[in-house]
Order: sequence, then structure tokens, then C-alpha cells
Amino acid sequence: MSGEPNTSDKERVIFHVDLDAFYVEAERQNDPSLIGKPVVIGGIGPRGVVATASYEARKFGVHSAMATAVARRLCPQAIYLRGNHDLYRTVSKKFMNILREYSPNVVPVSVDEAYLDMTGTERLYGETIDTADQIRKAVRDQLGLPASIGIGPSKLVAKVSTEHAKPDGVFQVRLQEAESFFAPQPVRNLPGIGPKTGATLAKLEISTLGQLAAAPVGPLRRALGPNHADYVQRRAKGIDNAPLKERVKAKSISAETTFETDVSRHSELEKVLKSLSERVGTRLRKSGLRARGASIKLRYGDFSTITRQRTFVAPGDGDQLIYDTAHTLLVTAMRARGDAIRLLGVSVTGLGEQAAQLSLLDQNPMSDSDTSEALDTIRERFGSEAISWGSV
DNA sequence: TCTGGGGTCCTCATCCTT
DNA sequence: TCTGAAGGATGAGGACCC
Repeated sequence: MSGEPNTSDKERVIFHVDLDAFYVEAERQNDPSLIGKPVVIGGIGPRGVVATASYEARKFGVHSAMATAVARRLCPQAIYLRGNHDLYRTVSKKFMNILREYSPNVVPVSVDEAYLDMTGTERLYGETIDTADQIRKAVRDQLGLPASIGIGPSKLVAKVSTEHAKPDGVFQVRLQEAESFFAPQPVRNLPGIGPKTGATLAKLEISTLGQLAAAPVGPLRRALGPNHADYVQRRAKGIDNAPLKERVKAKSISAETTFETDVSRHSELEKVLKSLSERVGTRLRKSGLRARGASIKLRYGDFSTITRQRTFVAPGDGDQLIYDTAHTLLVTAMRARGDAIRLLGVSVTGLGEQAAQLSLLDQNPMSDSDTSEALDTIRERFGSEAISWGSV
């Protein structure tokens, strides 16, 4: 491989394990009558999008991120399900536990995929490819789910290899093969190159990773900015020294909702804002964190999106603090542009584990945080709908 | 054709402090 | 006291991923 010397890659054997059409397969475990039929999971309302489609539905052109309305036109005979995220989380935990039997260093990246550092395990399990097959067999035997595994000297190469392993297979790319393996592939196959960067590269007549790797630096930097240009060009050569480590803590928590029809009535927006603030607040307290600020997200009918954020006077985790801040931001934003709103979101940012402090300003015997915790307890015992603010 | 929800990271502009 | 540079904090938006 040309480019920079990469000594650390030489010793590494990274597995990227990905469950095929995970949501669909998990639903099929629950309801075997779905086996063999086209199944589409995602938002089933007028503004929903597809989260996952079974391979039977994909034959009709249905794919993830497609508007459900379009999917229904392409494949009206498919079974459309909203999805059961509690089920997926439960299955995902079992999946990760199986992987942990094979490596102490397992890094989950989402419910259905994880990286494993398998460096030096050959003596324990034998040939790398055989180990991958053992893992796939264990996942199938214990959970009934098909898994694909990409193997490479880095997370990046393993991840791209997985696409060649699907469905239900194994694909390995060794260090010395990485650059030639990448070269003929379309730029969009590289994680980190999305529709926008792809279009920018197309304007420079760059369509493959080989062309990107060999592209002159000047025009590339002008088009993408120096940092991003250098980053994607290194990765196009298969260079990735990123260590395998788990993300420690969340940096933000958010909740958002898209209305079935655009909304401009203040009272309705306030009601939804309150409910979103509660959802975010509940999750914030559950994680034992406090936030330094809050932000709102507004998407208008023409799909233009704005965000507005504000820092709290002091870090906090109470529903009222989140709502009051979000409400101020909403009122200010609506004064500037009063158009009907398609999507409303609330998030808290700057999360940290600050110990609860008694603020000098806090004169109330029952603080916002205390009230919110009391509400959490009631919701936990009697359900999320059991109690709410009067306005909601 | 019509685009969800929950995240992360990056860039750029502006403001404030030193 | 004024001015400008540097750097951090904050705010806004874009791009991307699953």
C-alpha cells in the first residue's frame, strides 16, 4: 500500500459485524408468518420514511430513507410495520453478549452492528475466516438472525468489506490489498462521503476512490476545505489509524416530531414543546447528567431548517428549565418568521456529571429538578401518559 | 417522489475577554 | 483611555451516519 507508513495497522485484525435487515429479521423471529414476504419497517404515517426493508421488498426498489408513500407505490403488497424498538434493544443486547464471548474489545456502533478487535486470536480460534463463520453461526443458532462480517486491518476497511460480505457472508481485505480493493469503488461507498460531498466530487470528475486517492490536492482542498479534503483522501487510500474504543458518554439528548400537517397555532406548538421537553428531561435525569444549555429545531413547510440555542444560567436537568428556555427560543424564532412548522425538536447540550448544587438563586423548597424527579417516578410506575403538565 | 428520529462532528461567524 | 490581536465561548448551520 502506498501513502503513509502505517505500522499499527500491521498487527490489527478488525471485524465489523452487521446484522442483515435487522429490524425485519427481529420482527420475523417474533412473527414467523412474515418470513419470505416483503416487509417494510418505518414511519407508516403520511410523512414517514422507510427504516429497513426486507430483501423481498428491496427487489421492488424499496430502500431505507425512502418516503413510505413512495414505497407503497412501488410495493403495495408489502407488510408495513411501525417497528418495535424495545424488541430491537433487547435482541441487540443478546447480540453484543455473543460477540463479547469472542473478544474483550467489542465496540457497538448501533443496535445492529459492532466492531471487534480480533488481533492475536488466531491461536485461540484458528483461521480468521473460520472464526468469523463461528460467530455468524453462533448468532444464527442463538438468535435466528443472519449476520455479515467484514474483516480488515482497520475499522474503515472492515466496514467497507462488510458491504461485500452481504447478505449473510464474510469478506476479508488484508492490509496490502486495501488500496487496490478501494480503488475501483464509487466514492459514495466510503463512510463519510454522503450526497453533498459526492456531488462536489462529481463536479471535479471524481467518481471512484482510486481517482479520489490520486486527485491533485489543490482543487480538492478548495472544493471541500483543507481538513475534509485531507481526511477523505487519506481514507480513499484505505488509511485509517483510528483506535477501537467505545464512546464514553452522550454529548446531547434530543427529541423531535414531524407533524402530519404543518402547524402555526402557538397553543399547539407550546403543547408539543412541553411534551418534547419532558421527554428530553426524563432521559437526561435517567442518565444522571445535567445540561449546560438547550436548543430548538424548526423545520418549515419548504424544508428549510433552523436551530436556536441558549446556555442556561447554571447547569440543570429540570423539565421546566428546558421548557422555559425552549419556549423563549421558539417565541423569538416565530417573531422573526411566523410560517407554519413541519417539525419541532428540543435538545439539551453540554452534558456533564455535575453534582447537584444548591443554587443561591434557588429559593424554592421544591426545585424544578425535584418536581421533575417526582414526575419521573409517577411515570415509571403508571406509564408515561399518567401525569403531565396542565398545558399538555 | 418527497423526504423520520436520534445522534456526532465540523466549520464559520460573532462576541467577549485578556 | 483607546486600539488591535489572539483565543475561547457561544451560536448557527451543514453534512453525515444508522
